[in-house]
Amino acid sequence: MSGIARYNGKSSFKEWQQDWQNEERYNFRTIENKWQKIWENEKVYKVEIDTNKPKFYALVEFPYPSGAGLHVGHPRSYTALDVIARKKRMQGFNVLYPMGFDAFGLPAENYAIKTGVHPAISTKANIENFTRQLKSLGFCFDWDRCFATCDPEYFKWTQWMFIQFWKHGLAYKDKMAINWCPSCKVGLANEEVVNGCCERCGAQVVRRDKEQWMLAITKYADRLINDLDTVDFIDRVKSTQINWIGRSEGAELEFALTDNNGNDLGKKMVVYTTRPDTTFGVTYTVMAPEHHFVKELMDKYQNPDEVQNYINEASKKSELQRTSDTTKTGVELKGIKARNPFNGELIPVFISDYVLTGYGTGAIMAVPAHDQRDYDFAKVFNLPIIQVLAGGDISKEAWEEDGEHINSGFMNGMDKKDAMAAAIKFAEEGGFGKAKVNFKLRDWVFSRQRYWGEPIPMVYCEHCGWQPIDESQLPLMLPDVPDYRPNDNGDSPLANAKDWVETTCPKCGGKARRETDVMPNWAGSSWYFLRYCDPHNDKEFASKEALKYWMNVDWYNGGMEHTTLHLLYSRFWHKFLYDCGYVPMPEPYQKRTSHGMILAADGEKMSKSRGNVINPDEIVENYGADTFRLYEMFIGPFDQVAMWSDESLNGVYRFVSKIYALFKKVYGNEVPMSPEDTRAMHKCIIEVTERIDQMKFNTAVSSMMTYVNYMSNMEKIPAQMYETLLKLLAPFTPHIAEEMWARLGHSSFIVAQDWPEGDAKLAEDNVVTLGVQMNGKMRGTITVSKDASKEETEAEALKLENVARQLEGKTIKKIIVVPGRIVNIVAA
RNA sequence: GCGGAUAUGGUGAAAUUGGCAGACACGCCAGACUUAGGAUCUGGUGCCGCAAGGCGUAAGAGUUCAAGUCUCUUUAUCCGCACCA
Repeated sequence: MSGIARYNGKSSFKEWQQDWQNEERYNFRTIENKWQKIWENEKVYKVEIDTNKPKFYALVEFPYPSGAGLHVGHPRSYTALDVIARKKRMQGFNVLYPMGFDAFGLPAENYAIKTGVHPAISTKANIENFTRQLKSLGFCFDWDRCFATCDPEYFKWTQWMFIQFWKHGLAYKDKMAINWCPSCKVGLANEEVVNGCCERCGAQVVRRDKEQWMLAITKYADRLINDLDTVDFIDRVKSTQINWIGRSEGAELEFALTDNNGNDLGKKMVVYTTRPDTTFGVTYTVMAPEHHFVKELMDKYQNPDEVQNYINEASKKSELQRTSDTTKTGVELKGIKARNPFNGELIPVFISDYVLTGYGTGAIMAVPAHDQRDYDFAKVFNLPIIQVLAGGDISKEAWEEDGEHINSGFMNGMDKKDAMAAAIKFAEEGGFGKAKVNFKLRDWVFSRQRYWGEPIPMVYCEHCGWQPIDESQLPLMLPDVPDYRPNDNGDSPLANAKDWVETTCPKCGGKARRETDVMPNWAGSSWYFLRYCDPHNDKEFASKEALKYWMNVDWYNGGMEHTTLHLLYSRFWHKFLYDCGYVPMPEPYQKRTSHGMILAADGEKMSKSRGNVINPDEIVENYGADTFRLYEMFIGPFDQVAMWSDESLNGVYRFVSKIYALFKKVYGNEVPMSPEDTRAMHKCIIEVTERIDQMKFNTAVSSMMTYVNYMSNMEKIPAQMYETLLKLLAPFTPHIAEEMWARLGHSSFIVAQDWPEGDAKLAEDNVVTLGVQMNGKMRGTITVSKDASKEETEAEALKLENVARQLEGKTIKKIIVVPGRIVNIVAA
């Protein structure tokens, strides 16, 4: 290690020592700049595979490099895992803690539309700014592994993986309604639709059918639920994912469609129900207005105009309008009927927008007696209501609880469980139904009518249909376009790049057109954690060896807002790669935790428009990175929202200054440590160690404050006590810890030191103070030896003046002594 | 409506899981000191009360020698999802 840098340019420790001995105040700027340079030059945090050490992979969600720069929220997560990573390192683990950039996305493109600056250029500048900011905070990232998802060397593999999805039949094209802004003439991502309006111009968003690439995440729905049992995710995340996937068990039943006289029309309407046992209570059926039968049977209706009108109205409504208005509307398809397969009765068929096209089969059997929505609809249209489950009062509302089956033929008298089984058996034997599991989760819409994303590596050939480009042609680069706006047809800006679009079919060599939509920005983040394992590999996305050594991610911290997006997508993506044999484990993340947001001092979200944004650069400039990091750990419980407070920040600054000031009182180990000193030290070691593991960072910091307060009251501090403090602080405030470590004369890095071992025995006091209660009320305290007998303790308690006074005129019934905890005298 | 959280001093919060409520910090009060700084140091600080004492963990009930912690009921706030058949 170069002594010169370490000694602030002086050639020896002695000379340097003279400098700081005259120094009055804690100069964080000098200290932090110095160590950041040394760490970078000496690549202190670079990691390589080392099979002699246990590995630990800590991961935080990489940021989107926005023009606004780092937000104070980012460092909350980054510092937390930096603390964990640094501690693990000191505990002997080979720690991978990487950072990169999720760099494809809309803001850069919107900026390009406004200014004409190519997204690649603005993105590069933003990444440089983010990198500078992240480095100024002293995280122990291995910067040699840094990449951005828009790097061709990276997105080459994102495209390659898409082709694998296609080859396995998991990527397919389907016609889907997209959000379309008629004013901007652009397809919007769901994230860009705010309250049914375009985020940029405020115009009402409408639905427009467009062919979309889809990824078949629903094929993995069951595994995405079941495998949650094999990982250590916080409960909130697990239950949110389970809810989102929305598994339900039920049955599909066929209702034959007939004319008014019961003559079969040759079409069987399939409905999905979770309660096949209530089929005797079905009094009508409903199809979504978009159901393909509705159009196909148009010539059979007596009221085709009314039907067509309703379809038109429904299509005009946005998703939001359709779901926010729960009053029931609909139109009967007059002229056709449906036959209840259980009792053969003919019942009316309606269309209504309360039936959703995307869930189940897009058609339902209505049981108004036992489903409030069906009940409401039946009331509007004056339809019969037949009760099949005993209970409730169906003249007032639907009975949605369970009850004995009535009016249900062979199911009469059965409970829900038996009737469900009987109904499904009946349907299966009759050949008109089967048990069926359904999910709320839909397949993943994977195309965006956008420019700044990974081009989808597919071409369309008249003869061969959709074909992937040859893998040797990857990466498929984005073409330059004159204008980043989409064209009038709702095509991506790529459609304007004629030379790029027109190509040849990789299969037959004939004329073909490239896909002009790009991937969503969730694509690149679906596998970035794999790339960190082997980021410069140009033969594979990562070598088997690297994946085998580093995966899984041992601890992944990120925002709750990604639970049903990135976190779910990447689990699916990873499982697919696992099925193909490309990654060694079925789940990517062993442990998932989540941090709370940081709000502005006014309790509001920080935003430019409110003018309450705290800029990390200013905090680092005025207080230093160590204070900033420590403050974010001290601000409150890690998993809860916290409010920014300049006063508290100042308090933490005082604490860091105190650590600096204590140094003057540090003597060698010739100063003896009293048992009390030893106790204070070991108590702190134990508490800090435990609390970091539990992410109780705020109380870990409290422990260190208590320990520092203890040392503040000492005349002379033995070196060991102070060194221990520095080691415990090193994960939180690495710069000052490293500096003071060096000033103590050490020539090694503090991160290379062993994490201190706490000794529970030495941390224990040999006398304990017990509370003494009378009838449960505190009356005083006694101090007894750690292993005082019950009798001694009782006697000591009864000696208390306060107790004697309270005891007057009363007799003792019993005395409860809980050793080390409390004495309670029960008297009356 | 469904699901998940949260509720403790003037403020942010602790509480080893049923055992001295308020650790640690901010703020405030009093004092000391100074090269007047973003100072620093010392002491105090849940509420009522001169005191003895009483009252205190959103509200109400319960279990217990003992409840912030367990059980039931209610209220408020926040975050998801939301006509999912």
